[in-house]
Amino acid sequence: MADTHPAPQIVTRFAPSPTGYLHIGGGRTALFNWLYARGRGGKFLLRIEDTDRERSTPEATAAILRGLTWLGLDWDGDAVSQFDQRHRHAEVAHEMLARGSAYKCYSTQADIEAFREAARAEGRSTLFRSPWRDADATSHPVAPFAIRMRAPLTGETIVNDAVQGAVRFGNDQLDDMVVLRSDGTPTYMLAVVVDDHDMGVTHVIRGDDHLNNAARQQMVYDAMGWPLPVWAHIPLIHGPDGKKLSKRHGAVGIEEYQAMGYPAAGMRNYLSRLGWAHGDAEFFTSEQAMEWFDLSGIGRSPARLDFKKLESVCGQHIAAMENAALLHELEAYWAVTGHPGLTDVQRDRLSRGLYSVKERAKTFPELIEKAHFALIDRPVAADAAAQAALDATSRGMLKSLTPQLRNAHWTKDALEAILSSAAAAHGLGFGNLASPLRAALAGRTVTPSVYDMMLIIGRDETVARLEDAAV
RNA sequence: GGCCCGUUCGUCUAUCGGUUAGGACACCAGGUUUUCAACCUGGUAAGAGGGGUUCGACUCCCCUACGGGCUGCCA
Repeated sequence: MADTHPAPQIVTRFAPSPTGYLHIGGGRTALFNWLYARGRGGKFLLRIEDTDRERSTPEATAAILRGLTWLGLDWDGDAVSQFDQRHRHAEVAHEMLARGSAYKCYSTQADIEAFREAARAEGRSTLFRSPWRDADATSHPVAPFAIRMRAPLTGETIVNDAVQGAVRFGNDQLDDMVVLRSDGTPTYMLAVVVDDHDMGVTHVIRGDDHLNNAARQQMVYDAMGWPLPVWAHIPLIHGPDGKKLSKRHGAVGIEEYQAMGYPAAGMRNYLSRLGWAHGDAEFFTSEQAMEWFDLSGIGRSPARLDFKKLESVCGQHIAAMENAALLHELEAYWAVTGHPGLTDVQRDRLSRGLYSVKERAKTFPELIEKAHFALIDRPVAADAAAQAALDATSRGMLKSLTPQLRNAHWTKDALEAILSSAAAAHGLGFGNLASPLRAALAGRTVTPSVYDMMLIIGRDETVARLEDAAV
C-alpha cells in the first residue's frame, strides 16, 4: 500500500543563549541546522534561550543575530524569545503535576546541599532524592515549592541519536530534575522541550554536550505524550591543541572571523567540513552543501580548528567569487573594520581590477594589500625596497618610456611589445624593467602583474606615476 | 567519584570485514614565472595500546590509556 501522506516538513532550530558573542561552535551548529532544513525544503527557526535573566543581555542577542546574518544563515520568521513563553512553560509544568508525572518539592537549597554533602561523605551518589517525591499532599507545608519531574527509578532510557546511535542511560543515573523553579520560572530542561514541541521542531541538531540532557528531556516528551524529535548530537569543536575551544586559543567569536577578513562563503564551506564530509568533496558552494548534507555524514569525534585550511578554502572562494559580489563583500568588510569607504575612483579601479588580485589572496586584508596600487593616489609613496629599485639608471629608463606610453594602444599586447623592446634597448631582460615599474606604479616591489596594473589604473595615471618617479 | 561520548597521516577526513588505507590543508622537492603569489608534477606521512571474534579486521566485541562532555531551582 502506497503512503499517500505528504512527507512531514522538516523543522530545525538554533537555540543559543544570549550570554555573549556567537561562538564559532555555535555557528557551526547553526550551519548544520540551516543546511539540513534548507536542503530539504524545511524550516530553520531561531530561538533565543534567555530564561536566565541574570546573564542574558540584549547586546548578546544582537551580536548573535549579526553573526548569523554575516554567515548568511537566514532563519524563518522572527527569533523567538524563550522568556516570552514562560507562562506556557509553567502551564505545562502544572499539567505534568496534574498527570502525576511531576510533584511539588519543598526542599530548600540548603537541604539539597546538605544531602549532597552527606552523600559525598558516605561515598553514595550525589543525585538528589527528594523526600517529597512520595509525600502525602496533606503533609505539604505552606511554602514555595519547585516542581520536579517524577523520573523512573529503574530501567533505562534510550536516546536514539542519528549521530551517536542508541545511547542507553540507566534511570538510576537520572534524578528528578526541577522543571519549574520555586519562583515559578521554568528551567532550561522544561523550556527547550516545550518550545521545541510548540514550534514543531522535528530535528534537534545540537552540540553533544546536550546528549545527557536528551535522556532527561525525553521524559518530559513522554510525560506529555508528545512525539520525540530526531536527535542529532554533534561533537564539539576543539582548539588546535585538542582542548576544548576557549578564548586562550584566540578567535572563538564568529564576528572575529568576519573582522579578520574571511569571506562568509569560505567560512561556511570550512565549518561544514568540520565534523562532516561528503566523500572527497572539499571545496563547494552552499547550494551543493545543502544538497549533500545529511545527518549520516556527521562524524562522532571532535574536530580541531585549522587556520591554514580555513585560509586555503577561503582563498578558493575569493578566487571563485563574481567581481561584483566580491566587491560588495569587501566593502562590507571595510565597513565593519571602520574603513571610511571607497572613493568613486577606487571603486572603479577595484571593480575593473579585482581579476588581477583575487586569485592570489586568501583573506580580505591580503586582497587589499595586493590591490594597494589601485587604492592609492599620487604622489605614490615608495617603501624602502621600491626606493632602492628607483636608482638613477632605472629612472632614466622610465623617463624614456613615458613618451611611447602616451601614444600606445592601451592593451596588454601593445604594452607588452613596448616594454619588451624598451628593456631590450637597454640590453636588459624584462625583469630588470619590471622592478622599477612596480616601484613607480605601486610604491612596492611586490605587486600584481605590471601590465594588469597599467591596464587597471589607465594611461593617464600610469604616465603620471612614471613621471613622478622619474624625477 | 558516577554516567555518557570519542581515538585513521601534523590537521580535516574517506573507508561502512577482503583497498598498494584514498583525498584535502600543511610540509618537502621539481617545474612554470616580470616580483610575491597562484598554478602544475612528484614525495614524506596514519588505523592509541592489548586481548578476542573471523578464513580475513581500521571496520565487530572486551579491557587499558588518553581526550571530551554531563553530573545545578545555568543554559
